[in-house]
Amino acid sequence: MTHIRAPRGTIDVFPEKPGIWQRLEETVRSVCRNAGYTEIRTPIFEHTELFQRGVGESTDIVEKEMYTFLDKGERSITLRPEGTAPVVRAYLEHKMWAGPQPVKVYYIGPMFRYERPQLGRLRQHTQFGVEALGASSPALDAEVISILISVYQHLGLSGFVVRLNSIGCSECRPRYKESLVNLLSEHVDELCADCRRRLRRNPLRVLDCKNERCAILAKELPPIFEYLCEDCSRHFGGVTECLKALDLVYELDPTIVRGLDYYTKTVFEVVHSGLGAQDALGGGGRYDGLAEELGGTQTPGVGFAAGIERAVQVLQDAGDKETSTDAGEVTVFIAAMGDEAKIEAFRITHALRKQGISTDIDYLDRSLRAQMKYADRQGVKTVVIIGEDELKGDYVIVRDMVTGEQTRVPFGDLIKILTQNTILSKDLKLPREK
RNA sequence: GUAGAUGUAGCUCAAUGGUGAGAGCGCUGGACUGUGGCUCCAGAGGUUGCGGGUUCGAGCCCCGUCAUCUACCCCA
Repeated sequence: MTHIRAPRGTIDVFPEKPGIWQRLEETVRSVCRNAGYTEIRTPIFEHTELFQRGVGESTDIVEKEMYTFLDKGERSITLRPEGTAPVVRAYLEHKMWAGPQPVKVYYIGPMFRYERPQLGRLRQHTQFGVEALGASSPALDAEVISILISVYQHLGLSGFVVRLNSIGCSECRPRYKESLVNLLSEHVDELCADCRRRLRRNPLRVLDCKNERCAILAKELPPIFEYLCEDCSRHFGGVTECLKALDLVYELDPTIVRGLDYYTKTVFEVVHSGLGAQDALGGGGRYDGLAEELGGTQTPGVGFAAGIERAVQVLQDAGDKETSTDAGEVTVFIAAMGDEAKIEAFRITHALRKQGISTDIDYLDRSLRAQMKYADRQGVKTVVIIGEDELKGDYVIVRDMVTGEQTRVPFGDLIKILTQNTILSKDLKLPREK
Protein backbone atom coordinates (compact mmCIF):
# COMPACT_ATOMS: atom_id res chain seq x y z
CA MET A 1 0.00 0.00 0.00
CA THR A 2 1.45 3.30 -1.02
CA HIS A 3 -0.09 5.97 1.08
CA ILE A 4 -0.62 9.55 0.15
CA ARG A 5 2.17 11.93 0.95
CA ALA A 6 2.34 15.70 1.09
CA PRO A 7 2.98 17.13 -2.38
CA ARG A 8 6.54 17.81 -3.35
CA GLY A 9 7.94 20.97 -1.87
CA THR A 10 5.36 21.26 0.91
CA ILE A 11 5.85 20.67 4.61
CA ASP A 12 3.76 19.97 7.67
CA VAL A 13 4.64 22.12 10.63
CA PHE A 14 4.83 19.69 13.51
CA PRO A 15 3.85 20.13 17.16
CA GLU A 16 7.41 20.95 18.21
CA LYS A 17 7.53 23.94 15.94
CA PRO A 18 4.34 25.99 16.08
CA GLY A 19 5.67 27.87 19.08
CA ILE A 20 8.45 29.34 17.05
CA TRP A 21 6.03 30.10 14.22
CA GLN A 22 3.58 31.84 16.48
CA ARG A 23 6.28 33.88 18.13
CA LEU A 24 7.46 34.95 14.70
CA GLU A 25 4.00 35.91 13.54
CA GLU A 26 3.25 37.78 16.73
CA THR A 27 6.51 39.67 16.40
CA VAL A 28 5.67 40.64 12.84
CA ARG A 29 2.25 41.86 13.87
CA SER A 30 3.43 43.91 16.81
CA VAL A 31 6.37 45.47 14.97
CA CYS A 32 4.17 46.38 12.01
CA ARG A 33 1.34 47.76 14.11
CA ASN A 34 3.88 49.75 16.04
CA ALA A 35 4.93 51.43 12.78
CA GLY A 36 1.36 52.16 11.69
CA TYR A 37 0.81 49.22 9.36
CA THR A 38 -2.46 47.31 9.36
CA GLU A 39 -3.07 43.80 8.16
CA ILE A 40 -4.36 43.06 4.70
CA ARG A 41 -5.49 39.62 3.52
CA THR A 42 -5.67 39.17 -0.21
CA PRO A 43 -6.82 36.02 -2.00
CA ILE A 44 -4.45 33.12 -2.35
CA PHE A 45 -5.28 32.95 -6.05
CA GLU A 46 -5.61 35.76 -8.54
CA HIS A 47 -6.14 36.21 -12.26
CA THR A 48 -2.99 35.08 -14.01
CA GLU A 49 -2.83 38.39 -15.81
CA LEU A 50 -2.11 40.20 -12.55
CA PHE A 51 1.25 38.54 -12.25
CA GLN A 52 2.00 38.54 -15.95
CA ARG A 53 1.61 42.29 -16.00
CA GLY A 54 2.82 43.06 -12.50
CA VAL A 55 5.78 40.78 -12.02
CA GLY A 56 6.77 40.82 -15.68
CA GLU A 57 6.47 38.41 -18.59
CA SER A 58 10.18 37.79 -18.86
CA THR A 59 10.79 37.00 -15.20
CA ASP A 60 11.52 33.46 -14.06
CA ILE A 61 8.45 33.56 -11.88
CA VAL A 62 6.07 34.17 -14.75
CA GLU A 63 7.98 32.16 -17.30
CA LYS A 64 8.25 28.90 -15.41
CA GLU A 65 7.32 29.04 -11.75
CA MET A 66 3.61 29.77 -11.55
CA TYR A 67 0.90 27.39 -10.45
CA THR A 68 -1.59 28.29 -13.17
CA PHE A 69 -4.82 26.49 -14.07
CA LEU A 70 -8.13 27.08 -15.75
CA ASP A 71 -11.08 27.09 -13.40
CA LYS A 72 -14.46 25.72 -14.36
CA GLY A 73 -15.40 29.06 -15.87
CA GLU A 74 -12.37 28.88 -18.17
CA ARG A 75 -10.64 31.68 -16.31
CA SER A 76 -6.88 31.48 -16.02
CA ILE A 77 -6.12 31.44 -12.30
CA THR A 78 -2.72 31.49 -10.59
CA LEU A 79 -1.79 30.67 -7.01
CA ARG A 80 -0.02 33.82 -5.90
CA PRO A 81 3.77 33.58 -6.28
CA GLU A 82 4.35 36.82 -4.38
CA GLY A 83 2.46 39.35 -2.33
CA THR A 84 3.12 42.80 -3.75
CA ALA A 85 1.09 42.68 -6.97
CA PRO A 86 -2.06 41.50 -5.14
CA VAL A 87 -1.73 44.28 -2.59
CA VAL A 88 -1.37 46.93 -5.29
CA ARG A 89 -4.33 45.37 -7.10
CA ALA A 90 -6.42 45.67 -3.93
CA TYR A 91 -5.24 49.24 -3.42
CA LEU A 92 -6.43 50.18 -6.90
CA GLU A 93 -9.58 48.08 -6.82
CA HIS A 94 -10.78 49.64 -3.59
CA LYS A 95 -9.71 53.12 -4.62
CA MET A 96 -7.55 53.43 -1.57
CA TRP A 97 -5.70 56.27 -3.30
CA ALA A 98 -8.78 58.36 -2.52
CA GLY A 99 -8.19 58.06 1.21
CA PRO A 100 -5.36 59.30 3.42
CA GLN A 101 -1.91 58.53 2.10
CA PRO A 102 0.29 56.65 2.50
CA VAL A 103 -1.57 53.39 2.84
CA LYS A 104 0.57 51.07 4.95
CA VAL A 105 -0.28 47.40 5.16
CA TYR A 106 1.34 44.14 6.18
CA TYR A 107 0.51 40.54 5.40
CA ILE A 108 1.46 37.02 6.40
CA GLY A 109 0.54 34.12 4.18
CA PRO A 110 1.48 31.32 1.82
CA MET A 111 3.08 31.84 -1.59
CA PHE A 112 3.44 29.27 -4.35
CA ARG A 113 6.18 28.72 -6.87
CA TYR A 114 6.72 25.64 -8.97
CA GLU A 115 10.43 25.09 -8.40
CA ARG A 116 12.79 22.27 -7.51
CA PRO A 117 12.86 22.13 -3.74
CA GLN A 118 16.17 22.46 -1.96
CA LEU A 119 17.51 23.88 1.28
CA GLY A 120 15.38 26.94 2.05
CA ARG A 121 13.21 26.52 -1.02
CA LEU A 122 9.71 25.11 -1.08
CA ARG A 123 6.84 25.13 -3.52
CA GLN A 124 4.55 26.45 -0.86
CA HIS A 125 6.25 28.76 1.57
CA THR A 126 5.12 31.50 3.87
CA GLN A 127 6.02 35.15 3.59
CA PHE A 128 5.44 38.13 5.73
CA GLY A 129 5.75 41.53 4.14
CA VAL A 130 4.76 45.16 4.21
CA GLU A 131 3.77 47.60 1.50
CA ALA A 132 3.61 51.38 1.82
CA LEU A 133 1.71 52.96 -1.05
CA GLY A 134 1.11 56.51 -2.11
CA ALA A 135 4.30 58.24 -1.01
CA SER A 136 7.69 58.46 -2.62
CA SER A 137 9.65 59.77 0.33
CA PRO A 138 13.00 58.02 0.83
CA ALA A 139 12.18 57.96 4.53
CA LEU A 140 9.57 55.35 3.71
CA ASP A 141 12.17 53.15 2.03
CA ALA A 142 14.25 53.38 5.18
CA GLU A 143 11.22 52.72 7.38
CA VAL A 144 10.40 49.55 5.51
CA ILE A 145 13.97 48.28 5.84
CA SER A 146 14.02 49.14 9.53
CA ILE A 147 10.80 47.21 10.09
CA LEU A 148 12.30 44.07 8.66
CA ILE A 149 15.42 44.48 10.74
CA SER A 150 13.34 45.24 13.79
CA VAL A 151 11.43 41.97 13.41
CA TYR A 152 14.69 40.04 13.40
CA GLN A 153 16.06 41.97 16.34
CA HIS A 154 12.96 41.36 18.41
CA LEU A 155 13.32 37.68 17.67
CA GLY A 156 16.89 37.71 18.87
CA LEU A 157 18.08 36.68 15.46
CA SER A 158 21.56 37.81 14.54
CA GLY A 159 24.21 37.34 11.89
CA PHE A 160 22.30 38.91 9.04
CA VAL A 161 23.53 41.56 6.64
CA VAL A 162 21.55 44.28 4.87
CA ARG A 163 22.54 44.82 1.27
CA LEU A 164 21.37 47.94 -0.47
CA ASN A 165 21.36 49.17 -4.04
CA SER A 166 19.47 51.38 -6.44
CA ILE A 167 18.51 50.15 -9.87
CA GLY A 168 17.29 53.52 -11.12
CA CYS A 169 14.10 54.24 -12.98
CA SER A 170 12.74 53.92 -16.49
CA GLU A 171 14.77 56.95 -17.44
CA CYS A 172 18.25 56.12 -16.21
CA ARG A 173 18.28 52.33 -16.03
CA PRO A 174 18.07 51.81 -19.82
CA ARG A 175 21.13 54.04 -20.23
CA TYR A 176 23.02 51.91 -17.74
CA LYS A 177 21.91 48.69 -19.38
CA GLU A 178 23.01 49.98 -22.73
CA SER A 179 26.46 50.84 -21.54
CA LEU A 180 26.76 47.45 -19.84
CA VAL A 181 25.91 45.75 -23.09
CA ASN A 182 28.40 47.87 -24.93
CA LEU A 183 31.16 47.21 -22.46
CA LEU A 184 30.47 43.49 -22.19
CA SER A 185 30.01 42.84 -25.86
CA GLU A 186 33.77 43.24 -26.25
CA HIS A 187 34.23 40.25 -23.93
CA VAL A 188 31.40 37.99 -25.02
CA ASP A 189 33.81 35.06 -25.43
CA GLU A 190 34.80 35.25 -21.79
CA LEU A 191 31.26 35.18 -20.48
CA CYS A 192 29.52 31.99 -19.41
CA ALA A 193 26.63 30.70 -21.47
CA ASP A 194 24.09 32.03 -18.98
CA CYS A 195 25.55 35.51 -19.11
CA ARG A 196 25.56 35.58 -22.87
CA ARG A 197 21.84 35.03 -22.65
CA ARG A 198 21.54 37.56 -19.84
CA LEU A 199 23.27 40.12 -22.00
CA ARG A 200 20.23 40.24 -24.22
CA ARG A 201 17.49 39.74 -21.69
CA ASN A 202 18.67 41.41 -18.53
CA PRO A 203 22.26 42.65 -18.57
CA LEU A 204 22.03 43.65 -14.91
CA ARG A 205 22.04 39.98 -14.04
CA VAL A 206 25.61 39.61 -15.25
CA LEU A 207 26.58 41.66 -12.25
CA ASP A 208 25.69 38.94 -9.78
CA CYS A 209 26.83 35.91 -11.77
CA LYS A 210 28.61 33.38 -9.61
CA ASN A 211 30.83 32.21 -12.43
CA GLU A 212 34.41 33.20 -11.60
CA ARG A 213 35.35 34.75 -14.93
CA CYS A 214 32.07 36.63 -15.18
CA ALA A 215 32.56 37.95 -11.68
CA ILE A 216 36.01 39.25 -12.62
CA LEU A 217 34.57 41.03 -15.62
CA ALA A 218 31.67 42.34 -13.57
CA LYS A 219 34.08 43.91 -11.12
CA GLU A 220 35.50 46.06 -13.88
CA LEU A 221 32.09 47.39 -14.82
CA PRO A 222 31.05 50.82 -13.59
CA PRO A 223 28.55 50.81 -10.72
CA ILE A 224 25.08 52.04 -11.52
CA PHE A 225 25.48 54.99 -9.17
CA GLU A 226 27.37 56.83 -11.89
CA TYR A 227 24.40 56.50 -14.22
CA LEU A 228 21.50 57.35 -11.93
CA CYS A 229 19.43 60.33 -12.98
CA GLU A 230 19.24 63.27 -10.64
CA ASP A 231 15.94 62.21 -9.14
CA CYS A 232 17.07 58.65 -8.44
CA SER A 233 20.41 59.79 -7.17
CA ARG A 234 18.85 62.24 -4.75
CA HIS A 235 16.35 59.63 -3.61
CA PHE A 236 19.06 57.09 -2.93
CA GLY A 237 21.01 59.68 -0.98
CA GLY A 238 17.89 60.29 1.09
CA VAL A 239 17.52 56.60 1.85
CA THR A 240 21.09 56.18 3.04
CA GLU A 241 20.83 59.35 5.07
CA CYS A 242 17.74 58.02 6.86
CA LEU A 243 19.34 54.64 7.49
CA LYS A 244 22.36 56.35 9.01
CA ALA A 245 20.06 58.41 11.19
CA LEU A 246 18.74 55.09 12.55
CA ASP A 247 22.25 53.72 12.99
CA LEU A 248 21.16 50.94 10.71
CA VAL A 249 24.16 49.17 9.27
CA TYR A 250 24.03 48.27 5.59
CA GLU A 251 26.36 47.37 2.77
CA LEU A 252 26.21 49.04 -0.60
CA ASP A 253 25.99 46.19 -3.05
CA PRO A 254 25.71 47.03 -6.74
CA THR A 255 25.15 43.37 -7.57
CA ILE A 256 21.64 43.20 -6.15
CA VAL A 257 19.22 43.46 -9.02
CA ARG A 258 16.17 41.44 -7.89
CA GLY A 259 14.18 39.07 -10.03
CA LEU A 260 10.96 41.00 -10.48
CA ASP A 261 10.41 43.62 -13.14
CA TYR A 262 8.50 46.12 -11.06
CA TYR A 263 11.35 47.43 -8.95
CA THR A 264 12.61 50.97 -9.33
CA LYS A 265 15.19 52.92 -7.39
CA THR A 266 15.78 51.28 -4.02
CA VAL A 267 16.32 47.53 -3.83
CA PHE A 268 17.62 45.61 -0.84
CA GLU A 269 18.11 42.16 0.57
CA VAL A 270 18.74 40.80 4.01
CA VAL A 271 20.97 37.75 3.80
CA HIS A 272 22.15 35.23 6.35
CA SER A 273 25.14 32.97 6.01
CA GLY A 274 23.44 30.07 7.76
CA LEU A 275 20.92 29.47 5.02
CA GLY A 276 22.91 27.63 2.37
CA ALA A 277 22.74 28.60 -1.29
CA GLN A 278 19.42 30.38 -0.81
CA ASP A 279 20.79 32.91 1.60
CA ALA A 280 18.11 35.61 1.50
CA LEU A 281 15.94 35.99 4.56
CA GLY A 282 14.01 38.72 2.85
CA GLY A 283 14.17 41.38 0.22
CA GLY A 284 12.27 44.20 -1.34
CA GLY A 285 12.40 47.66 -2.76
CA ARG A 286 10.52 50.48 -4.38
CA TYR A 287 8.08 49.95 -7.24
CA ASP A 288 6.88 53.33 -8.45
CA GLY A 289 5.67 52.00 -11.77
CA LEU A 290 3.69 48.96 -10.65
CA ALA A 291 0.29 50.60 -10.13
CA GLU A 292 0.40 52.07 -13.60
CA GLU A 293 1.44 48.76 -15.06
CA LEU A 294 -1.71 47.29 -13.54
CA GLY A 295 -3.87 49.91 -15.17
CA GLY A 296 -4.14 52.29 -12.25
CA THR A 297 -2.99 55.79 -11.64
CA GLN A 298 0.68 56.36 -11.06
CA THR A 299 1.28 55.46 -7.42
CA PRO A 300 4.64 55.16 -5.71
CA GLY A 301 5.17 52.22 -3.40
CA VAL A 302 7.82 50.43 -1.40
CA GLY A 303 7.84 47.19 0.56
CA PHE A 304 9.54 43.92 1.33
CA ALA A 305 8.76 40.23 1.62
CA ALA A 306 10.55 37.80 3.90
CA GLY A 307 10.45 34.05 4.29
CA ILE A 308 9.08 32.61 7.49
CA GLU A 309 10.47 29.12 6.95
CA ARG A 310 13.93 30.60 6.45
CA ALA A 311 13.68 32.68 9.60
CA VAL A 312 12.51 29.61 11.50
CA GLN A 313 15.49 27.69 10.18
CA VAL A 314 17.95 30.32 11.36
CA LEU A 315 16.26 30.56 14.75
CA GLN A 316 16.37 26.81 15.17
CA ASP A 317 20.00 26.56 14.15
CA ALA A 318 20.70 29.19 16.77
CA GLY A 319 19.16 26.86 19.33
CA ASP A 320 15.94 28.73 19.86
CA LYS A 321 14.19 26.86 22.62
CA GLU A 322 11.01 28.86 22.89
CA THR A 323 8.58 26.38 21.53
CA SER A 324 6.03 26.27 24.28
CA THR A 325 3.66 28.99 23.11
CA ASP A 326 1.16 26.52 21.78
CA ALA A 327 2.37 23.28 23.25
CA GLY A 328 -1.15 22.19 24.10
CA GLU A 329 0.45 21.32 27.37
CA VAL A 330 -1.57 20.02 30.23
CA THR A 331 -0.92 20.80 33.88
CA VAL A 332 -3.37 18.40 35.50
CA PHE A 333 -4.03 14.78 34.68
CA ILE A 334 -6.85 12.78 36.20
CA ALA A 335 -5.94 9.13 36.68
CA ALA A 336 -8.93 6.93 37.33
CA MET A 337 -9.61 3.27 38.04
CA GLY A 338 -12.96 1.61 37.74
CA ASP A 339 -15.92 2.49 35.60
CA GLU A 340 -17.57 4.72 38.14
CA ALA A 341 -14.39 6.63 38.88
CA LYS A 342 -13.77 7.11 35.16
CA ILE A 343 -17.07 8.83 34.67
CA GLU A 344 -16.31 10.98 37.67
CA ALA A 345 -12.86 11.74 36.28
CA PHE A 346 -14.40 12.75 32.97
CA ARG A 347 -16.74 15.11 34.78
CA ILE A 348 -13.92 16.61 36.88
CA THR A 349 -11.75 17.07 33.80
CA HIS A 350 -14.32 19.21 32.10
CA ALA A 351 -15.08 21.12 35.29
CA LEU A 352 -11.39 21.99 35.63
CA ARG A 353 -11.16 23.03 32.00
CA LYS A 354 -14.06 25.38 32.60
CA GLN A 355 -11.97 26.95 35.34
CA GLY A 356 -9.17 27.51 32.86
CA ILE A 357 -7.00 24.72 34.19
CA SER A 358 -5.65 22.61 31.36
CA THR A 359 -6.58 19.06 32.18
CA ASP A 360 -6.43 15.70 30.44
CA ILE A 361 -7.46 12.14 31.06
CA ASP A 362 -6.78 8.60 29.87
CA TYR A 363 -8.80 7.40 26.91
CA LEU A 364 -7.26 3.97 26.49
CA ASP A 365 -8.45 2.14 29.60
CA ARG A 366 -4.93 1.88 30.83
CA SER A 367 -3.71 0.70 34.21
CA LEU A 368 -2.99 3.26 36.88
CA ARG A 369 0.67 2.63 36.33
CA ALA A 370 0.35 3.29 32.63
CA GLN A 371 -1.69 6.40 33.26
CA MET A 372 0.99 7.72 35.60
CA LYS A 373 3.64 7.00 33.04
CA TYR A 374 1.67 8.76 30.34
CA ALA A 375 1.08 11.76 32.59
CA ASP A 376 4.78 11.91 33.31
CA ARG A 377 5.69 11.80 29.63
CA GLN A 378 3.27 14.60 28.96
CA GLY A 379 5.02 16.77 31.49
CA VAL A 380 2.02 17.03 33.75
CA LYS A 381 2.59 18.88 37.02
CA THR A 382 -0.21 17.43 39.07
CA VAL A 383 -2.05 14.13 38.93
CA VAL A 384 -5.38 13.63 40.57
CA ILE A 385 -5.94 9.97 41.44
CA ILE A 386 -9.41 8.62 41.87
CA GLY A 387 -10.50 5.02 42.44
CA GLU A 388 -13.00 3.03 44.42
CA ASP A 389 -11.53 3.88 47.81
CA GLU A 390 -11.63 7.58 47.03
CA LEU A 391 -15.21 7.42 45.78
CA LYS A 392 -16.25 5.68 48.99
CA GLY A 393 -14.34 8.12 51.19
CA ASP A 394 -15.45 11.15 49.20
CA TYR A 395 -11.90 12.41 48.55
CA VAL A 396 -9.26 12.32 45.86
CA ILE A 397 -5.48 12.04 45.96
CA VAL A 398 -3.52 14.96 44.58
CA ARG A 399 0.02 14.06 43.63
CA ASP A 400 2.71 16.60 42.86
CA MET A 401 4.69 15.04 40.03
CA VAL A 402 7.80 17.06 40.71
CA THR A 403 8.22 16.35 44.43
CA GLY A 404 6.21 13.15 44.60
CA GLU A 405 4.17 14.49 47.51
CA GLN A 406 0.60 13.29 47.83
CA THR A 407 -2.29 14.69 49.78
CA ARG A 408 -5.88 13.67 50.32
CA VAL A 409 -8.26 16.38 49.26
CA PRO A 410 -11.97 16.35 50.08
CA PHE A 411 -13.86 15.89 46.87
CA GLY A 412 -15.68 19.18 47.09
CA ASP A 413 -12.48 21.16 47.62
CA LEU A 414 -10.63 19.85 44.57
CA ILE A 415 -11.45 22.61 42.15
CA LYS A 416 -10.85 25.28 44.76
CA ILE A 417 -7.48 23.82 45.71
CA LEU A 418 -6.28 23.39 42.17
CA THR A 419 -7.40 26.91 41.25
CA GLN A 420 -5.72 28.44 44.26
CA ASN A 421 -2.58 26.36 44.11
CA THR A 422 0.03 29.05 43.62
CA ILE A 423 2.70 26.74 42.34
CA LEU A 424 0.28 25.41 39.80
CA SER A 425 -0.93 28.76 38.56
CA LYS A 426 2.59 30.10 38.35
CA ASP A 427 3.75 27.12 36.38
CA LEU A 428 0.87 27.04 33.98
CA LYS A 429 3.06 28.02 31.09
CA LEU A 430 6.34 26.39 32.03
CA PRO A 431 7.81 24.09 29.43
CA ARG A 432 7.81 20.48 30.36
CA GLU A 433 10.77 19.06 32.20
CA LYS A 434 12.73 16.03 31.17
C1' G B 1 14.39 21.87 -16.94
C1' U B 2 19.77 19.88 -15.54
C1' A B 3 23.35 17.20 -12.21
C1' G B 4 24.91 14.27 -8.01
C1' A B 5 23.71 11.54 -3.56
C1' U B 6 20.13 8.70 -0.91
C1' G B 7 15.46 5.44 -0.27
C1' U B 8 15.45 -1.14 4.96
C1' A B 9 10.50 -0.96 11.62
C1' G B 10 7.45 5.26 14.07
C1' C B 11 12.92 7.48 14.36
C1' U B 12 18.48 6.76 13.69
C1' C B 13 20.91 3.00 11.28
C1' A B 14 23.07 -2.44 10.48
C1' A B 15 22.87 -6.81 7.24
C1' U B 16 29.97 -10.89 1.39
C1' G B 17 24.42 -12.29 -4.03
C1' G B 18 22.81 -17.51 0.22
C1' U B 19 18.33 -19.84 6.80
C1' G B 20 12.72 -16.87 8.81
C1' A B 21 16.03 -8.98 7.20
C1' G B 22 18.47 -7.19 12.75
C1' A B 23 20.00 -3.40 16.69
C1' G B 24 19.35 1.04 19.58
C1' C B 25 15.69 4.56 20.73
C1' G B 26 10.41 5.03 20.85
C1' C B 27 5.57 2.47 21.63
C1' U B 28 2.51 -1.38 24.48
C1' G B 29 2.40 -4.84 28.49
C1' G B 30 4.70 -7.15 32.77
C1' A B 31 8.20 -7.67 37.13
C1' C B 32 5.48 -3.74 41.08
C1' U B 33 -3.21 -7.09 40.72
C1' G B 34 -3.90 1.12 43.11
C1' U B 35 1.29 5.16 41.74
C1' G B 36 5.60 8.29 36.82
C1' G B 37 11.23 8.91 36.32
C1' C B 38 15.85 4.07 37.26
C1' U B 39 16.49 -1.20 36.07
C1' C B 40 15.17 -5.88 33.93
C1' C B 41 11.89 -9.05 30.85
C1' A B 42 8.43 -9.67 26.96
C1' G B 43 5.41 -8.12 22.85
C1' A B 44 3.64 -5.45 18.71
C1' G B 45 5.49 -3.20 14.50
C1' G B 46 8.56 -4.60 7.49
C1' U B 47 5.26 -5.66 0.32
C1' U B 48 13.63 -3.54 2.07
C1' G B 49 9.81 3.31 -2.20
C1' C B 50 7.36 1.13 -6.71
C1' G B 51 7.79 -1.81 -11.47
C1' G B 52 10.61 -4.77 -14.53
C1' G B 53 15.24 -7.64 -15.54
C1' U B 54 19.79 -10.85 -14.52
C1' U B 55 20.43 -15.27 -11.30
C1' C B 56 19.38 -21.81 -8.80
C1' G B 57 18.81 -17.63 -5.28
C1' A B 58 18.30 -10.17 -5.01
C1' G B 59 17.65 -5.60 0.62
C1' C B 60 22.46 -6.06 -2.15
C1' C B 61 23.70 -6.39 -9.34
C1' C B 62 21.17 -3.94 -14.02
C1' C B 63 17.14 -0.80 -16.28
C1' G B 64 12.97 2.25 -15.54
C1' U B 65 9.98 5.11 -12.35
C1' C B 66 8.59 7.88 -7.96
C1' A B 67 10.21 10.40 -3.70
C1' U B 68 13.74 12.90 -0.49
C1' C B 69 18.18 15.76 0.02
C1' U B 70 21.91 19.01 -2.09
C1' A B 71 23.48 22.03 -6.08
C1' C B 72 22.66 24.81 -10.94
C1' C B 73 18.94 28.48 -13.00
C1' C B 74 16.45 31.84 -9.78
C1' C B 75 14.41 33.31 -5.42
C1' A B 76 11.65 33.93 0.45
